[in-house]
Amino acid sequence: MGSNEQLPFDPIAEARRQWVTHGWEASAAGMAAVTSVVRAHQLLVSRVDKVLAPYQLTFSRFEVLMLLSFTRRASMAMGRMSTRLQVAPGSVTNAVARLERQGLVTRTAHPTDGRATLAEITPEGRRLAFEAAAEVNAAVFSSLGLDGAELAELFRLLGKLRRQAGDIV
Amino acid sequence: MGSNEQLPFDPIAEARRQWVTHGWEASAAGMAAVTSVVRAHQLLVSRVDKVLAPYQLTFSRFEVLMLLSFTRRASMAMGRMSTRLQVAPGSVTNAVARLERQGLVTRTAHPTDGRATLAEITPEGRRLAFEAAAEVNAAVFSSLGLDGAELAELFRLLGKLRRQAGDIV
DNA sequence: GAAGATTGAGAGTTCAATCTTC
DNA sequence: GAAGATTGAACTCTCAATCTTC
Repeated sequence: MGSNEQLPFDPIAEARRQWVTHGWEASAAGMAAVTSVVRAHQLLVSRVDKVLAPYQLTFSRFEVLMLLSFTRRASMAMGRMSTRLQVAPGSVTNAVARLERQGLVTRTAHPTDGRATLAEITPEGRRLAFEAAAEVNAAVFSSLGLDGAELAELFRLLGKLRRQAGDIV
Repeated sequence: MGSNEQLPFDPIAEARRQWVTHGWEASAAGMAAVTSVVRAHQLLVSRVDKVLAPYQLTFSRFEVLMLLSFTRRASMAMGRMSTRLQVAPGSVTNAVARLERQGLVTRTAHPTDGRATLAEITPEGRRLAFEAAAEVNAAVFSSLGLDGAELAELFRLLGKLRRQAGDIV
């Protein structure tokens, strides 16, 4: 997760100062916000991955598994997973291929559309998914150090950001 | 940047609903916040990378270049860059190697410590850095769709998150 | 011709191992 | 022995190209 050394100051606050110094005060707050998102992402994914490592899972594959475990028929077309997880089709292919090798998912042909492939979670995959989810919930999601109001506000602000980027309708 | 299809609903809000349905309401808000950070990261990095593509730069290399352009002597030891940018030493080596091939940075031996390597920005690197920064500021940092108060709050919340994760003192 | 999925190329990341120098 | 840097292995991601099926 990057260098472990502890700096006596926040590198992002320092970068913002530099931005202002160079006459870019109009974008300094935006730069600091974006850089904070990048860094928070790095920290959070790292924490989740550490929790999932004993299960031989990564955040990406965990997301695939959870998505499948939530579907009524325990299966979903690859393309739909790509849309729902908002990642490139190749990423889903890769994740599902690995999960299949681990015996947590199987791939079957779509019953009516010969072009499509269905990914289906196995009983073992379902078992592992819920076990891992409980751990991730306890170790990360429910212990972020922000209270309910703060989490809601963070979700709202990032939602607005995503909306502005055309991500959500 | 992942699948381009527009869903009629927010996949993250949907995931949160599923979390609650499965009895995990205590971690639902945290899960939604973390997933939002992941998605926002993906969108923002993609936007910045698009702006930087004409300059043959990526966000990672851009950050290296900006850091060097801010230093008094226009140079910095590899290890220090790793700490400041908060990425693994190998990432810095990789980025600097590419920047060197592009003629934007040069590597020289540390004057007093034989183990260390100094990266120094070239005049061309400096020129490009500022030109690219102006574009990124205009196209991304100053047009995130959040007002000043919202950006400040986002920065504060992510700062608290980073602090809780032991990232900042 | 378009849609769904896969594959390969190119970038970036981290961690562990290695080499050199302190 | 520890610190600084590099290298290689293993992952993930995206995009473009390709193949099959609609």
